[in-house]
Amino acid sequence: MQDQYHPEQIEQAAQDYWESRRCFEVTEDPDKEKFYCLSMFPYPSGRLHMGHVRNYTIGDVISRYQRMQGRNVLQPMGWDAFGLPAENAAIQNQVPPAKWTRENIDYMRGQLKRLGLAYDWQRELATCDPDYYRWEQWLFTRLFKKGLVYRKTAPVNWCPHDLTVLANEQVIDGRCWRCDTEVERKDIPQWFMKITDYAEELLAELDKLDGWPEQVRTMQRNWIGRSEGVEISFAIEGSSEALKVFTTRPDTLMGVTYVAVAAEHPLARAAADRAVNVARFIKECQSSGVAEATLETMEKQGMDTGFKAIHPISGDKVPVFIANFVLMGYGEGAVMAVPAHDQRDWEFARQYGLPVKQVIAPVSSDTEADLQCGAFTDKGVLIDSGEFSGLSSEQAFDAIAGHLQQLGQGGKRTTFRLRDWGVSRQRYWGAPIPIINCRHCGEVPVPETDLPVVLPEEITFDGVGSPIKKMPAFYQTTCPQCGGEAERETDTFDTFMESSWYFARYASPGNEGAMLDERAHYWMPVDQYIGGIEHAILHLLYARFYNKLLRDEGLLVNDEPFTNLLTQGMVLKDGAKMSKSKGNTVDPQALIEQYGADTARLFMMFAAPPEQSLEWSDAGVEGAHRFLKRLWKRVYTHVQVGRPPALQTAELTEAQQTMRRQVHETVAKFGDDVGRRFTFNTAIAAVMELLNALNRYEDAAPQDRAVVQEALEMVVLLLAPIVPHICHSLWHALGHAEPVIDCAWPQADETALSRNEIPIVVQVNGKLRARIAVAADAERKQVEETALADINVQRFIEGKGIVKIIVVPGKLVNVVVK
RNA sequence: GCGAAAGUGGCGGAAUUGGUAGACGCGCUGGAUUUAGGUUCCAGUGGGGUAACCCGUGAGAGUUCGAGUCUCUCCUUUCGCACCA
Repeated sequence: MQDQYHPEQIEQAAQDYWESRRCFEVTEDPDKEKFYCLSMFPYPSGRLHMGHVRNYTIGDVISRYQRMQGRNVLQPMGWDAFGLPAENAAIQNQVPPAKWTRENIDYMRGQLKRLGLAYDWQRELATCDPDYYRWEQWLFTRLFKKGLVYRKTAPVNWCPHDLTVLANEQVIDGRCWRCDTEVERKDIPQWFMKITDYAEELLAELDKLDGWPEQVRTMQRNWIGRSEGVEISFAIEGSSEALKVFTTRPDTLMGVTYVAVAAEHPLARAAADRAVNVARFIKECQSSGVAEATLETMEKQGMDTGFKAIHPISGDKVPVFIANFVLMGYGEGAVMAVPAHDQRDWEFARQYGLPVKQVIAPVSSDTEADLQCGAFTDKGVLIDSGEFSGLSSEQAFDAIAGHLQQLGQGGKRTTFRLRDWGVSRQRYWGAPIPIINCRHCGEVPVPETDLPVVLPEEITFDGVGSPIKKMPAFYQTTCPQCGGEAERETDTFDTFMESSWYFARYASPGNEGAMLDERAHYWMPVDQYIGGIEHAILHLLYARFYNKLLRDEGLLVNDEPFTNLLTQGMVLKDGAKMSKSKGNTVDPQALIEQYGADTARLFMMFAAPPEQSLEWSDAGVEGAHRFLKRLWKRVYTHVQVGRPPALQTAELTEAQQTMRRQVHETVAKFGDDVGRRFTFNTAIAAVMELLNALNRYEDAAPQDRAVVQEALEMVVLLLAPIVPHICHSLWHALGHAEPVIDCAWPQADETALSRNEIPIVVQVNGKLRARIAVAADAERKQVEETALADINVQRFIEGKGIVKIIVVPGKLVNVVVK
């Protein structure tokens, strides 16, 4: 046992110890500083993948580190259990989604336990559990009464062959993934949540989230997309309805040569009634999916409606086009086009032979706008713009907005790119939307006493449409208001609904009478959230929105859910993301069985910093395992000699002091790397260096052995969050009775860090020429003299004049010569 | 198309605030141990050159005493784009 490292034995023993003593179950303790560490919960797809192992190891290392800092650490785990893959599995394997999901959860829970993750399993939740989603339904009915949810028609991907709605993922190159039929856009009524009511706050509070990566904050800012512009009404010849457009460049208004509307715009429909070719074009525009990436990369196409719009200031008549790149969902579904000053308008104008009218000139007369090559999109000075000529773009913004307002044809307006959140899904495996449709009373929320609306789980699944849509026992009901015959909503919620508040529910486990209680006030907000960068926008924005909804319901007191965010990179193999479709996956189960959980954890933390992608390497795993074997061996060769005497720090030899200095430098660096920088890879590298030094270190004398004892204790304490099982065992081997998880995090001894001499590098004209040693308290002059006296430095400055000498204290001297 | 990142030896990566490029690990080469394979240990390992030195962080320019790091242009790759989670 002592000669050899047997991970399977020591890992089982450590896990039994933690579990039997309930080490990681926590309760609210007002006297202790809390730390809520959360990793994004997994979708129970069947087995853990390497991305999970990486994510959960990072979270566990942070949790265990914080525990050793003396904090009351909550680290929960649960299951994001609703979603499309369960339905696919149901079709393939003839197993109901509920059964498939729950079996996966049971299997994956076992895998997580085998990794030795310090979770409070008492708080485990699964979002498909009615006790969970009932509160989401409850909140939805509350928001309905507040006017924060509403129903409107919106487009979905529609397969005309299967007569079913498709997810974007199920549309491959514009075709249905199952029958290869070309997908169409179809408008159907759907429920929306008014996230736009919170757009200002969601945007403003990004500035306060200084614990988030700047990259994520920037992406959210751009996604919310606040822009200040002007709304303009164009009268339509022969129509009483004006055409409204929004622009951020009203200064270019006098350069408008046409306007464009979306295929779904009422004006487009009106044109279709008059001309068959327009109707045909609109149909073509709608024969694509709804994904924005698809729409934005399509070839720009348009067609003249025959309508004329009247310019609000000049009175000129300009053509109204239908364009496939104008989206009904944004703004008013119509844009004014200024080919001279917008690149897309310019290209469109070229294609359809529309005029290009320059109205903005560069500020500097040195440059000229070349409208043959492309649009001039910079701001500048207005020309050919009547009374506005000569104004700057900035002055013209206000002048034109004011003028339009006087005419009653527009005015300043702030818009957002962010759209309201469509939460309806035409799928089975999700939380039912708690609304009853009554012929007399309209949309009626399910009364609180009738919640939850339970999703029937004993169903047969044929894959064409949701089973509950064909189940009268589910949808036939009575109206809560008038008692008449009514039908339930058969759509279910977007699964982002469940993942938008689970973090708060972990802090109020088991409450059957309320969504959240005061325990959530103790734990929230999450101090550290960890998950994939792919969630940078959607999940993290919806969670922030939900947190504010819960706050405004009086259920939470914090404004933001996640104080600090760590976005982990992907796990790659052969340079590509590990995925079943690419066939380059490595099963963590096999890794753990062969090497143990500690090796898996160590490799994950050592191979790359957490925010970067991680390249899988079998050889790298071997290396991690070798290090643990060396560590095991080093501890046992030490303890087998017997207990060393107490360390006498005042009486150490120079060699002993040097060894001890490296120990404490490592303690300082490791603490900074793990606690502040999250660069676990460099922390581990420092400990590897220390262990290499310890292996070379002669430890014959008793005080040598005392130095080594201290060094090994430090190594075990430092590594305990990363490789907790081996450290649990080695800590006892080093003579300690208490478990290492209850130890305080080690601090570097300042006196051990002090040096008499400091190495300095000397450059001549920025090139390294010498290394010198100077006294730690040396004056600048003395450092310069020592540097100039160096023989190699002399060689390079000989016969040249010294221009200046730059001294970076404690680091470097640069002699500039000419 | 729009938005956000990344690019450093044979490979993963290090260089934290503009200050020693390549820490640490893998791989490779040589040696020791071993019947052998494996394990373990020791030494070496960016390129060129006998050496002194010179070159070197995707490409090109710029700022600076000094640039992997800052600025600009370009190239390549990855992620997200609202119904995958």
